Amino acid sequence: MNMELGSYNHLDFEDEIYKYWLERGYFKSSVNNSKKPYTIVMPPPNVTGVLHMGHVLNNSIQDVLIRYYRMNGYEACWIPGTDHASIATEAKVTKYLQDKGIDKFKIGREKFLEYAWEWKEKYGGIIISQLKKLGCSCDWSRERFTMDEGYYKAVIYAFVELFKKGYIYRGYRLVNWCPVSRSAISDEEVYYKEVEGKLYYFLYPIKGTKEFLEIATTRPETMLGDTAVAVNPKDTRYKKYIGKTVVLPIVEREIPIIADEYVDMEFGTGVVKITPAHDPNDYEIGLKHNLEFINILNPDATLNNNVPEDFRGLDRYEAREAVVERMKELKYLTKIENHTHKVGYSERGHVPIEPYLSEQWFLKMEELVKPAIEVVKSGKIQFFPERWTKTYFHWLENIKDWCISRQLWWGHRIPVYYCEDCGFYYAYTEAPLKCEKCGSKKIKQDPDVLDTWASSWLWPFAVHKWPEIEENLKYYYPTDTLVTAPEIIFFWVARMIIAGMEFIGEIPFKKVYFTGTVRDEIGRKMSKSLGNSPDPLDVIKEYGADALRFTILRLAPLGNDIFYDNQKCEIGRNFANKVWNASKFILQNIKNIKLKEIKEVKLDIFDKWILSKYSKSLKKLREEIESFYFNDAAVTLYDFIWSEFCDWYIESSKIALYSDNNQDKENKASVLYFLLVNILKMLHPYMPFITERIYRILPVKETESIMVSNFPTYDENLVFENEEKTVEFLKEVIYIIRNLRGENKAPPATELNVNIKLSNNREEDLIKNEIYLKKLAKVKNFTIIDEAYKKAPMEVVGLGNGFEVYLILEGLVDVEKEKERITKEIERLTKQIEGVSQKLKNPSFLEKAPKDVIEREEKKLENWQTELDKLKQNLLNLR
RNA sequence: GGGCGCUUAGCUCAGCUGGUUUAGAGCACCUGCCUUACAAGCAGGGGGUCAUAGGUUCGACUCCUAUAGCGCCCACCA
Repeated sequence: MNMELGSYNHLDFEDEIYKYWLERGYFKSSVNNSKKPYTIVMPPPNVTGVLHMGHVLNNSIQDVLIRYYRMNGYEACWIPGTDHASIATEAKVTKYLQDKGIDKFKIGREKFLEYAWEWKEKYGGIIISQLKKLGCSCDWSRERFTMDEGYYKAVIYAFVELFKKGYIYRGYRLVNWCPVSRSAISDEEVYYKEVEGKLYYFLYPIKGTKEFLEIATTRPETMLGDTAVAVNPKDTRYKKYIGKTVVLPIVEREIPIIADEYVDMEFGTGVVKITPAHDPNDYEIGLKHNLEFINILNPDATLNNNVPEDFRGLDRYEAREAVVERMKELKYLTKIENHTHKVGYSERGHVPIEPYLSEQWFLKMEELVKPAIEVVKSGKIQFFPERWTKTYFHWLENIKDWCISRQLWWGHRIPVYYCEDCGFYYAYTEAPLKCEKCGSKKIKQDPDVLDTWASSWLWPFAVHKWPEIEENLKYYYPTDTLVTAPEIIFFWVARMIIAGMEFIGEIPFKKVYFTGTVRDEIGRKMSKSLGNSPDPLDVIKEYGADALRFTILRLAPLGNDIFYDNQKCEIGRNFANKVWNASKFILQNIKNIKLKEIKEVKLDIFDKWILSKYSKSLKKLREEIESFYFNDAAVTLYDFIWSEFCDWYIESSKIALYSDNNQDKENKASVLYFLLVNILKMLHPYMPFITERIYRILPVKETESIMVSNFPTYDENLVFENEEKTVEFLKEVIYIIRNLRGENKAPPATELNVNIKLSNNREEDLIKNEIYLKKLAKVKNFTIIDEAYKKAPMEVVGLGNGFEVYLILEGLVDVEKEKERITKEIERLTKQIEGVSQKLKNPSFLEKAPKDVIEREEKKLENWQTELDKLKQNLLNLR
């Protein structure tokens, strides 16, 4: 490693530094009872996943926390892994095979799984290697996969336990069916899209009369499965028909006219066709009125043999047209209206789902949910932002049983075994050799697999050797903070809490941080399908991982969405560059100088000022990180390092560094070095690479790597209130001189003379520290005067808090410009004075406002009044 | 249909429990500087009736109500 710093280029060292950390094993954690653990389990990304901006945000936050607590003496452990993502992966592998001309259903389960594992080994887990580029300090030796051997055992064990308790049951139910994956999906996997559809009006002839009932439907093809027609019992128009029957056109089936409150008299014609097997509402009505359930669909959403021959085998949309066409021929079609409505789509297949009757496994939720509600209500688990608890409670309090079976192959196969002879079935962790009821050896396992979330809900403890209760589980569980997206509050967060309470009897995490959504510059969610998400790896290449991390955290207020575009990474990159150059400056200037402990240094006023600022920033930073205000923490770092340390302290330090006084040099270098070391540490959780790179070439340090150094702690002895105020005063004087100089376009290199009139007893401060004034404001000489000069136009005036500055410009004054400037100032002041005096004239203000507020206002008025007089005077002097 | 959130400079956002903030920052813009850490920089500057209308209060960007626009989440309307 080069011991000199050249110019900043992240490509020179980021990869190398990461390798160094890995070699040294700094990410590894082990049970250490002399330390408190700090644990995070990474929300496992899908094996099929590719890193996107959401992961960057999420994992940057986790890494900040882990690095911060590691440096604070905790046994920090970040457990990574990937999710097998049953349905998503199966879809991907199916597509992959299709492209090779292989039909999944032809090759069968065994062969398919072989291909799937092959595919997983080859393409899965890319995302994990990408996280390394971001600098994530995960304990990679603990990496898990939700279908690895041990995890598989945990999932099966959990299922069997729940089965034994009677929480798992089989039911012939209406489920959301995805015709592409040919599987049931959960309610949470359905998303709704507004669709321009049509509302078709059909006539159904009433049996034994010449009359008709007119119904309206958006899905005409389902009429082939109708088993009733319903009206509202209160509807006077139709009362007389209740109990009669209609003859279902095309099918020629005789079906009853029933009455049910559910029917909205206002909508359509007030008559509803009832298809219990293909609509959730109709299903309920079907149960209530004991109707026939006729399933008309095959798993791929073509029509089955329960419909008239002409329609068999048609796709559902072909069937729709065919039905409409036939109804038209029969003169039963009265009209077609445009109708926008919401249609449920499969999150996996991206086609409309079909409500479909099928045999599925369900998990009873009613009992399981109770402790999960309790631990959040009592505050044992805290949500950040807190408002998400509302969503959480709403879902849990209205929970429905969870359909946990999927008609897929990639996943954990349901461990229920059936006897083909006597029909007995039960769940076992190991396949039984014979039926425990009849002894038959003809046993077969249930073909379905479990919903992915029925495995990932065990994540916080299944990453250890659970169900074995061993050392690691005892030490690391519960974890500290879960960092995740609010979109999966039901899918995952709630269910992990349920599982933790059920299986371990203890919460899985103490705090949940919900990140915002990363959006593009026009507010759209970044997604692969929209193609609006930049590839983080490209961004890292261009700007550096440090820059990306810092930028995204800078932009992410607690739980709010962030609008990202690559250009914003300049914030982080420029800041990194600044840190780099400041470090370079310090390292160059401490060479051959004997460094002292900060306690041994004779501190001057700027030293005390910066140490004070440093201490306060440090305190603030710690509070912000610990309470998850990551963007505020980024601002704290940025402002302290750039605006105070670099802009003022380093600049002021040059006076001593470039002087001939060795004592001064030693002192200054020692303070600079002290601050450099601590600044690098403070910054390390946000910008791990650059801080490590610089740390490694530091001449004096406590540890080899910054990763395992101690995070600085707040030290009261480094706070100097008085000196802080004095320097703020000096800064103001300097600032005003610079301002006057700039406004009057005085050449920057020219040293000017200044007269200063004080009304704040700071004469001594000014004289004692004149060197700073002279160097930082390029002042040749200054004179403290008792009375304002009246030598304009050679002078311009600037007003500060308790002082006036007269810059002597000797012919450089642009009189007209200066007049303009002062006039503007006068206007501004006049307005302010008006405001305050109005306030002070208000009797109720004087009566009711607290004394200190009134005093403050009076003081304000007084000051402004004097300033105004000065300005008016000066304006007169200008001619 | 319910619930939640947002609306502050051209853009992206700070401003948490009402009066020390003359409403701040970064980017963009204007002026002057290649000053031996940094032009990915330095020193200055301009720019906002804090979405709208009411209300509470001595006092509101900050609290309350209504309205508008935007965005999420939940809900079975054929």
